[in-house]
Amino acid sequence: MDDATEVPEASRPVTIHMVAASAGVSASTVSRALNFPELVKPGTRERVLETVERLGYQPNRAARSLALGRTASLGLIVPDIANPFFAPFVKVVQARVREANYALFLADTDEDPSTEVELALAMSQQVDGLILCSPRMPGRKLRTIAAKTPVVVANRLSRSVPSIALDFGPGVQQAVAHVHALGHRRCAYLSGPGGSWSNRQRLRAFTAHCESYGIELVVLGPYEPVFSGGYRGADEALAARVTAIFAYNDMVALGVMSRLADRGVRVPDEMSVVGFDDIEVASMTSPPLTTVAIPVDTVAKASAALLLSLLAETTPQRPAAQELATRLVIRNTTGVPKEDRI
Amino acid sequence: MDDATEVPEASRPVTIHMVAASAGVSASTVSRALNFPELVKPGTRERVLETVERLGYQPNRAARSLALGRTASLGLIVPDIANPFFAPFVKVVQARVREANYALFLADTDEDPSTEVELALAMSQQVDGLILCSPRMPGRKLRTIAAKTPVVVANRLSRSVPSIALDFGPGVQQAVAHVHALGHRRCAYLSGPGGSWSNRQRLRAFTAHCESYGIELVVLGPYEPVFSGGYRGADEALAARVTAIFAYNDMVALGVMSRLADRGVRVPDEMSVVGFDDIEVASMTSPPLTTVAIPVDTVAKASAALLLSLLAETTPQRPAAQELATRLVIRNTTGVPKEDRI
DNA sequence: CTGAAAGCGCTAACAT
DNA sequence: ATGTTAGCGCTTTCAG
Repeated sequence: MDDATEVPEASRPVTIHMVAASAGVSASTVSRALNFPELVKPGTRERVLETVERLGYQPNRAARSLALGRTASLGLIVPDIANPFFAPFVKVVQARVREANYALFLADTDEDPSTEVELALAMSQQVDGLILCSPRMPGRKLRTIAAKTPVVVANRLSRSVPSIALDFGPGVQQAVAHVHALGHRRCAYLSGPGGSWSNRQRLRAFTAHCESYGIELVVLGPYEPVFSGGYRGADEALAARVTAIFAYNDMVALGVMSRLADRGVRVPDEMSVVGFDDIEVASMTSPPLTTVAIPVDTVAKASAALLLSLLAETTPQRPAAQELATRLVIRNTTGVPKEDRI
Repeated sequence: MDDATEVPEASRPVTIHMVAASAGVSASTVSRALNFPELVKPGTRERVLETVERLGYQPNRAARSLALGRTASLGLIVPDIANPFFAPFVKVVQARVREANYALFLADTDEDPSTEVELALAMSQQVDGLILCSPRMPGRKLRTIAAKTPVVVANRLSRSVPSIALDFGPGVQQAVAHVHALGHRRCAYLSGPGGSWSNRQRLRAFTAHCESYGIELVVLGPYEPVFSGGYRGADEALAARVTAIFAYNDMVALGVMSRLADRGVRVPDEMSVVGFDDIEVASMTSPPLTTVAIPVDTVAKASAALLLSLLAETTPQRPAAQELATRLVIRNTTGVPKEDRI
């Protein structure tokens, strides 16, 4: 427990006029000394800054926003902060945005598209720009919001709004090739949320690559993209007599593994499991999970950078397509299928 | 990909005066119709609101803040957003704050106390109140910040600043009793960050209860409170010839288990492991982790509620001590020690 | 190089 | 019940 020395009561915050008075100059000079130091004579500037320091002056953001017409804050809207896939995204965006001297508003939609729209609309008026992470709202709504404030969409491709999206192709191709090489010929894809762009893309990629490798793909679900979603998925995959499971994401894969363990099905001996995302815990389970890794940090950085460059009206610095490619991380949940189960 | 129908260009945002003009009233009437509907005649009110709707008027927050002297936003500062212990905290706080019609600024200190101070200071001027989650800054700094804006401290006890802290006693007592009942007599505590209030409290509780149960406690560390911190911890605990390990938190416990598995030490047969926090993944590992559960959601809700009541100047609604108690969740990483290892 | 004055959009006395 | 006015704290022409 910290000690409890008395501390001065909060007094009225010091304004630019107090500084001006105390430094014997006008408010404009203080403003200039702070924002355009080169415009004020070194002597005066020094005196002003010293006074600012002494009085502990901090410009009132609201007043500044009002005068400037910009808020110096950005907004980030994610489906679920506590989701281990989004948390690192939030962290990286926050860091980037902060570096550029913006504050960050955060909101969580609880995976609900209409909440998403509502929050985005509400935020659009109090920020200089918005990052929508994996938005589920219809394209029309997206455009409505983009019309009110600069918007960047992450993890979804949009023609009308600047977006940073992943290329699932490479990772999925590698996953399918890997599983094919091990000898699997009948696999299941455990679908995620029907409305989600990610799910559609992943499903499409798995379908295409399985076809070209001559793997029979059984599409199951949709399942909730969470741990418990994997329970049902595991049971249904077992019933479908596949030898390998591609899960919509790692959480589902973890649920699958847990359920398989409960049912006494050994991974990878009796069933191979491939996750998606490569969230932190994927490498911490036993056995560690084979999964299609997504460069979240890259996506997050790129999203922040894109929004920032939009605001600065500099040429958007888009990442090379290659950086946004997914790739397979082979760990221990994939193996050669047991003959007797084929 | 969403379709790309043309959308009207962003025009200058509509102000209260435009609404006033269009509705044939004064700006004050519009303001009143919006903020104190009962003060304006039903007919006028209706006309105004209809105009507001038609024009899509949204009050400028900066202007409102400036006039009102309040920002309608709160700030939350956490050590690490991506940490599975803090992420749910952020989520719950966000939800609560939002319910009360506040927006939430989020910042991440990257576990650094001086960044923490810096962020808190910067935020203090643009929010109506601040929640500091598990702050590491010295008490003196805490008071400096509390002098500038209402502050609530979570996961740490403070005499000078309103705080919501946990009672580690019950959970630790149960953990020690549990392990004692299984027959363990020599255990290790893997310490977390030296400066952290949580670590001090946990260590103190383990020391006290082990003493009273006649368990010899070997204190190791400190270790980084992350997965890899558990690697070293596992090795050192093994070297110390203990039969059970109390980890500072679940991440460390997971690291311990991973390392033990690598070294071929079976859990719980050859080593029992007890975590702390009960983060989501604790129940997803195999074997599932025995751990001291913390009611994070309760702490988060309570913190938000406390700050909100401070701002509303209502009587703070503090949670009953009992709600903030920790408790042991027994899963499968604790068992009877093998004689030959004692 | 510096000061005076106007204005950002809104609210809240104060009139009427 | 509604309009007028002043002012929140800052920036920014515009003068000098």
